[in-house]
Amino acid sequence: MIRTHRCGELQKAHVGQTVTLSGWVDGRRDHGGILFVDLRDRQGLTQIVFDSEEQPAAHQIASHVRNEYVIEISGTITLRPDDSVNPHLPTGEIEVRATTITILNEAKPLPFTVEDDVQASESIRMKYRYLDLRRPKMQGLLALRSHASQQIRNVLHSKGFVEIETPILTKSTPEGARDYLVPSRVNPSEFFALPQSPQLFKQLLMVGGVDRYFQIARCFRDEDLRLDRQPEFTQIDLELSFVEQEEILTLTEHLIRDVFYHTKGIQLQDSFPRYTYDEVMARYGTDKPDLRFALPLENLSEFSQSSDFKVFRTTVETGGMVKGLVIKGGAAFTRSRVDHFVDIAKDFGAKGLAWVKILENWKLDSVIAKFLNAETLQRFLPNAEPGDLLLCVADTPTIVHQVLGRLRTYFGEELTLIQTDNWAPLWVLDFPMFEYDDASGRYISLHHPFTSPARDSIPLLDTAPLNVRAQAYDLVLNGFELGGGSLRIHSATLQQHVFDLLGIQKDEAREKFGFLLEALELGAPPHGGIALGLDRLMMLLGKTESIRDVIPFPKTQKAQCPLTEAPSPVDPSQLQDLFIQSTWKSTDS
RNA sequence: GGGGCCGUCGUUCAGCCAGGUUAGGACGCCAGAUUGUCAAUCUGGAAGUCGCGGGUUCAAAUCCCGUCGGCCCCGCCA
Repeated sequence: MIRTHRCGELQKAHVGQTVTLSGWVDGRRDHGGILFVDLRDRQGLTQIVFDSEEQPAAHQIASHVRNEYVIEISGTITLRPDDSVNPHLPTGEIEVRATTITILNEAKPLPFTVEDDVQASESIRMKYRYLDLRRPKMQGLLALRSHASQQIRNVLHSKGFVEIETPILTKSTPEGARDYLVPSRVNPSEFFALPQSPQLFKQLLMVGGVDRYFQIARCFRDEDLRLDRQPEFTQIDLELSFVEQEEILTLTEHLIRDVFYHTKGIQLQDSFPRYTYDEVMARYGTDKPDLRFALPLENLSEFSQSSDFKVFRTTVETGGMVKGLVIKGGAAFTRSRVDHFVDIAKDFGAKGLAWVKILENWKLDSVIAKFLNAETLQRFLPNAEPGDLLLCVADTPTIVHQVLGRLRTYFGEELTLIQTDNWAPLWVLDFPMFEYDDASGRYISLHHPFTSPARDSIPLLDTAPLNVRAQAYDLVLNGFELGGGSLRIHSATLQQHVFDLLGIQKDEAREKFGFLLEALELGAPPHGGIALGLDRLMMLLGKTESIRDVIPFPKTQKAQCPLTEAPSPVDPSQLQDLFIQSTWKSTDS
């Protein structure tokens, strides 16, 4: 019997029982005749007492024990003396007086100590991730993710969804992210791709009459990493037939609310605020705003048209715009601090950043004050008051939104405007169907090529593609894109039409997506769905610094596994089997 | 592909700006002491290719150039 109980579950009620516990030595305090060991397992800590007079043999063995040794002990649970109770420990009222101890495994001194407030850097933690995972905090995050997955399955099963696995070895598709490729041994010079998402398969499942599908699906994208992006990640992927947008939004809200409530007891609002793409861009300069703080972009284009400041006026006259941020209390900032903001704005892509300090009685302090009419300005800035700082960018709408959107985020953090215990989910709706890509000189999908245009904008496909709205939606939480989806095209004709617009040649469409077009011709129901990033969801729910904290074995920014050191060279014979030869020439040869 | 921050005993940091002792502290580790600790304590000890390569210099952890690695960001991510 290696154990009868778990450390961490032992309470006053167990006093008098004889127990066997196994776990890791979390700490050791040797007082000579008496020796304390904190024994740790996933559940928690229990103090073990070794007394040299009561149990000299056990005490003798215990004196050789070191941190992270794996041991098994037996003994009796006793109440601690009154003055030795540890109120910081759930098991602090009791201890186990050991009669026997077995060392199950020794451990060399560790590269870093296993404790929640780790001193070790992330790279050393990652190299010894299995030690890092012993920390209660990491155990908690693993358990949280498990609970969330269970909850997701519960909710979706109760709503009639069928959980289905789709292929990992699949077909490379044009557009989208770079594929991870897998060579086929039996088909020389041909390759599978790892799925960027199960998109096409879930649509085919709808054609297959599955009606409601979900999968907690691993996805792969060979793109550069970020704090919220890993090359392999997990999506909560779902698809429904005979469905409209409203049903998907409501269902998703239900799912997210349930996960928050049942894993962390957090009550999110009944329905999430909805904004159009145009609204969030205009108001926050980004399609994934963090609504835990206000700080909206103020439109000063109309004001600028009538102003004497030439830069503002001509920008607006030539199709640009002027927008600003009102920083509460910012008039008190030093000149050097304001200059720093100007530098940051330039880093973000602005040509310049105009600043205006609003003083007592709306007296303006600014190098451009003489061009500005304070009374008029006040009318356009109902939220501004004396003591505030106005920061303006005049440029094309794209630049203005990009710069102010990023400045807004910067100030949210810099001025600690973010209410960090708050949750701010929102929907972004009515995305444009296409954007124009200057590099390739053609239209590209904002979402993906299978997204259905809104019914009333179908006529615009040929006349004004950029004005076509997609039936697509993104779920945003605290400034992160949690997921997105759309109603799909279920007509082969319309799908072909969209491929044409995207410049995908007929034969290419046939070759890459022929199976989809054919399926759409054979009785495809109207359908749509959504995919939510499980890793990002867990990062937010777990309040962690990065997505890596909720992935047990994440990759570094160079997309390598610091623990196994994958990827790595392979034996030439393996390449031979696959008919593959590297063209790589190292730069020093 | 580009910008930024970082790299010094096992770990984490100081030292670098302004070059010059035996590169220092904390935690950990090792040995001894210690019968109520829980960040135990006390005494003693070991432990460093200052990421790597080159340059400047009488002399480089320190200055310069390059390079590798980690992180953040831009590009990229239908």
